[in-house]
Amino acid sequence: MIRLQDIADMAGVSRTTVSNVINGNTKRVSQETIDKITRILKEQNYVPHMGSVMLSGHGSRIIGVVLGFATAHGMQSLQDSFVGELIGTIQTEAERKGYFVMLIGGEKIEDVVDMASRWNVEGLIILGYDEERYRQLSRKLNKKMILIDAYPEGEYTFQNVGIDDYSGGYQVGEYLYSCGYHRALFIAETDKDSDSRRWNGFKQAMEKQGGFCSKSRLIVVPGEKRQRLSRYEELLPRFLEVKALAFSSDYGAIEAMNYFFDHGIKVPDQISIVGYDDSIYAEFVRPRLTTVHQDIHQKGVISLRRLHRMIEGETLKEMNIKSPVRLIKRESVKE
Amino acid sequence: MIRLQDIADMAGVSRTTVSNVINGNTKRVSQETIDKITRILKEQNYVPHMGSVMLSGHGSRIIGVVLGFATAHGMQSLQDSFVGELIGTIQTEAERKGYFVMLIGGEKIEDVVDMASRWNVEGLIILGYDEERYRQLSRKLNKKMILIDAYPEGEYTFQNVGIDDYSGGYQVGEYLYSCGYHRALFIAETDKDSDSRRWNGFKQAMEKQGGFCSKSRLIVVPGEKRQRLSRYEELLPRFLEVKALAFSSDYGAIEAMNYFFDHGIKVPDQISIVGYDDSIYAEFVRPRLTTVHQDIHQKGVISLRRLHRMIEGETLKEMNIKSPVRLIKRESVKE
DNA sequence: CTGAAAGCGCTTACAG
DNA sequence: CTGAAAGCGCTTACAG
Repeated sequence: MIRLQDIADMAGVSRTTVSNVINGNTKRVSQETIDKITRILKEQNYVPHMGSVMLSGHGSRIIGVVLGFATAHGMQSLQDSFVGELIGTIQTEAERKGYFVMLIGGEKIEDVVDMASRWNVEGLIILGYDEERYRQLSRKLNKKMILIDAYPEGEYTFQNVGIDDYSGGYQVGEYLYSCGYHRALFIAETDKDSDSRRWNGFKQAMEKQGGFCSKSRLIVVPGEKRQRLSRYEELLPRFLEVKALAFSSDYGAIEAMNYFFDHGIKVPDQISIVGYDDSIYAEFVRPRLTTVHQDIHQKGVISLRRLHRMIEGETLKEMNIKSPVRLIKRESVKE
Repeated sequence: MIRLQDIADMAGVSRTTVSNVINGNTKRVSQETIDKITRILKEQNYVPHMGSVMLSGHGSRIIGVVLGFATAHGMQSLQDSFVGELIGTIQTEAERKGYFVMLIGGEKIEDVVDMASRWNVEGLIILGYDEERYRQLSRKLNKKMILIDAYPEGEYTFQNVGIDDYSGGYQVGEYLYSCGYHRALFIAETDKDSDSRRWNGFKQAMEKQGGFCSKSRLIVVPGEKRQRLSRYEELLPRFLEVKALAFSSDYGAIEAMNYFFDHGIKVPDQISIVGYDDSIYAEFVRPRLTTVHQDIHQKGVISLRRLHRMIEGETLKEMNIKSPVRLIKRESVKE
């Protein structure tokens, strides 16, 4: 491997001078020298050894991307098509800004602390952490951090890049109401985090136009598939009566569509369905799923840009950036 | 940050000794000293600065994961749910073996060379490269490399971890034949790489049992969706006659299923369909798609294990590892 | 069994 | 405008 010294020798100058032109401390170097060194640098395809660079006071320019998903089902959540896209975007943007991205398994807090200190990481982008895990981490590690899609109990006390759940829910509610489904139900697996915000948007939209939207229209279904399906069985009469269901995820919506299909119930003729996420398979089902689209690419770009600003020393005012969201009308709602 | 010197001071020994116990050169250190140092190391939560480690002769223990997909559609291919899972597995396995994974954008060969030298990467796992790009890269960069799912023109001249395309195609052919579809067609977008191997397996299986399987039963359809669909229109009579179609991807299979659905043709009653990949949405469509499953997790584990062995200096005999594959029978084939 | 010292490849404050 | 030298935090061959 070719070293700074080698370049210096070829140019007939000292390491100092070469280093100066590389780092742009070029005020006190003659143009002639600059040109000569620049040419040699290029010819020789010189790249600095990052070990030395790190050691001599410069930052590592490494950004750690923490993969903090529950590994209960063996990294299950990484299969979400959105993870691949997000990571790809982050990598591209990082490279563009001169950063390097290192992947960190986030299951054990200690491992994250270990890797981040070992490599003197400049910042962290964290996927799949909740507020509690963030707290634990930030107690042990003093780094710039951006979370993706995290939800605090109260105010945002950390930098987050998420999506506008409320608005998505609102758009769904508004749309269903305008189609005449004044008593549509909202179905989710929890009443927290994204689910509660989406439900709130939905509720507000309904109330804006039609008066009270009772809490009983939020249906929290079991997380376990078998139980969930048997819940659907109980609820079927009510479903058929209200004629429209808004789900808090595409997964749930498609599962339900299939459930109805398997029971001979026609979507959207007998029941209209809306999803949330616009996952890659939303267009693959029949009828095509009406759902809320989020711009994952933009999310990646934003999180990187903001982390960059934090690393540069800026203090960001806004704590939570909501990337916008829009309803995609397809075929699963009868208008 | 706490340094080796600090630990040495606390223990009342020299840096050398501390370094020795950290690196397990412990033959000539008293048990007492070892214990004391170990305790302090743990108490202080010491982690070495990787810059120094790299600089003082040790490897970086970084593995570069090259994201080499065509970015034509803006990193499109990263959305494949398989990429997320693969990367997750690689990261987990790497961590388990004491490696760090750095993401590298693979679009420009020069960038890969740059990053890999800068960080003195110990090995590369490369996604989305073909033989040509691999050649270009290996001409400029002398590192251990493993490709994922690459196909050479002739013999394998590089380390590859792929899937057993032939066997998957064979299983499909065998199954369709056994169901009585002796004249089933094979549909792909190319006649190269994975497509040609899958087709060959399919063909062999048909011939094993039923005599000649003419090349005309491989249908190469256009890559552009509109054209592809209009091709299906032309081919419809033939489809209805042979009654079974094996696709080289789930994407293609599902698209075709939807096409048939939209034209009132019943799957599997009028046409049976088989996919390839067992993507996440294969179970989400109705009828559920019969397809060939591959074990992505295992692929990740294998590629890391093999790269590790290469880094350790071993010369691997086998050039191409085919991870096994099995047909999943669901509902899209009428038996 | 333990430690002083050289060396890895860079940057930077300082002297000239 | 340019360079000698110190220093970053480690490892390792070697001396004791």
